[in-house]
Amino acid sequence: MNAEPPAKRPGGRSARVKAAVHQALTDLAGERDATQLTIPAVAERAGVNPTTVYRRWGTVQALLAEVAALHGTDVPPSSSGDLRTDLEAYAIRTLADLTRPGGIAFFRAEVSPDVDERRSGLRECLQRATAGLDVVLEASRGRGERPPPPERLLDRIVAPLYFRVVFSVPDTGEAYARTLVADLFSDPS
Amino acid sequence: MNAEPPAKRPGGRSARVKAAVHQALTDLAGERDATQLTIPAVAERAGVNPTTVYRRWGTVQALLAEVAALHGTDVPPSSSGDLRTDLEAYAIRTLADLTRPGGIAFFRAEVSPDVDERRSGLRECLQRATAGLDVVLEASRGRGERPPPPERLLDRIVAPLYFRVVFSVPDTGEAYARTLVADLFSDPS
DNA sequence: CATCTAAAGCAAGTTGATTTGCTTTAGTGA
DNA sequence: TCACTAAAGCAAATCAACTTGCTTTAGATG
Repeated sequence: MNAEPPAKRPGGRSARVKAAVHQALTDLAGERDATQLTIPAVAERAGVNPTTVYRRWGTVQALLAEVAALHGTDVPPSSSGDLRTDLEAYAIRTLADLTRPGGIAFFRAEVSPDVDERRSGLRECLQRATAGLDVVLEASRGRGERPPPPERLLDRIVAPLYFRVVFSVPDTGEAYARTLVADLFSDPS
Repeated sequence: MNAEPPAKRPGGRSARVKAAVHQALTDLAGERDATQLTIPAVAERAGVNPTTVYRRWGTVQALLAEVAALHGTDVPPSSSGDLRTDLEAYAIRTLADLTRPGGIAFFRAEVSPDVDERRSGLRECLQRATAGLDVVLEASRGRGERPPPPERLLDRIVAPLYFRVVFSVPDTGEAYARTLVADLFSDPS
């Protein structure tokens, strides 16, 4: 979460505004529901003029997209040398991401835009979600192993996590995340 | 899709209005994006005064919820006598439901409401999604079999379908739905 | 330090959804 | 057939997000 020093010149005014707005958005996404996540609200919380936000970002969606894109840029691969361990860590990290205060809001932001933008936005969102997975798989391949294809991992790990978080299914925690990986490894196909 | 005779007195005026509004909503959900799915728009399409819609339903969400709740009331179980066949049919039906013109809009409607309502709305939505599954499992049990628990089927069949539809993953068709069921059956755990 | 400029702030406007008070109409029941 | 009532229609007012033209300011450049 590098909200403080985000851009080129850390001290510039725009940089400060940007940071304040990002922070305000993140906060509000966690506390308010989606319909109240409006530009005036974000601007007020950030102590910034609404016009500024309108001119720089235009829509709440764009803002959410930008913040989402920034988020997770700092996660280090941290490969443990064991595929299963890496996958468990990945699953747990993904789950934590989704269940953090405003986590779902960012997901929603990608699902809601109009059809034109949805394609690209979703692709990007999926890309980000998969990025950590690719690192894990690449490391595995580097070890000379033949890990499962990414689509399989999406189906077996990522999809169930998203589904259960979105539908607030009880008992969706670390233990469950581990179970998903375990099931995968006990499965010969 | 029983849009024509929905309520107690089929000929009543309110019943007619209700049907028209439901139909209009379904149509618009299919053609327009979410941000343009507004009460005035629905009212105009239905040939009804916006005020009426405001007073009867209040919000687009409530309307979507009502229509979603009605939808699928008419699906007959149609058990084939074989679990795998039934599950394939269920998976394909679910996929069709999700990919039909406005399918995602209804899903979104459940995910977006404010936190208070979300719980109950989602529970209901999940219930509906699972209803068909329960029928299939019940039939299986009636045959003296021991089918997998429902959570497992959610993880292995429903979740991947939702995920891939939401993220517009290519090649998400009947063949894929069948693959999900096949994977499940080739898996001993 | 003087100047230049991109971005922020401000103050009206504009737009479109939502509300409200009242009238009209279509079904119901005596 | 004639009141009676719940819901629909209408018109005007409200409210909030968004836009726009202009001014101000902070940081960059010489």
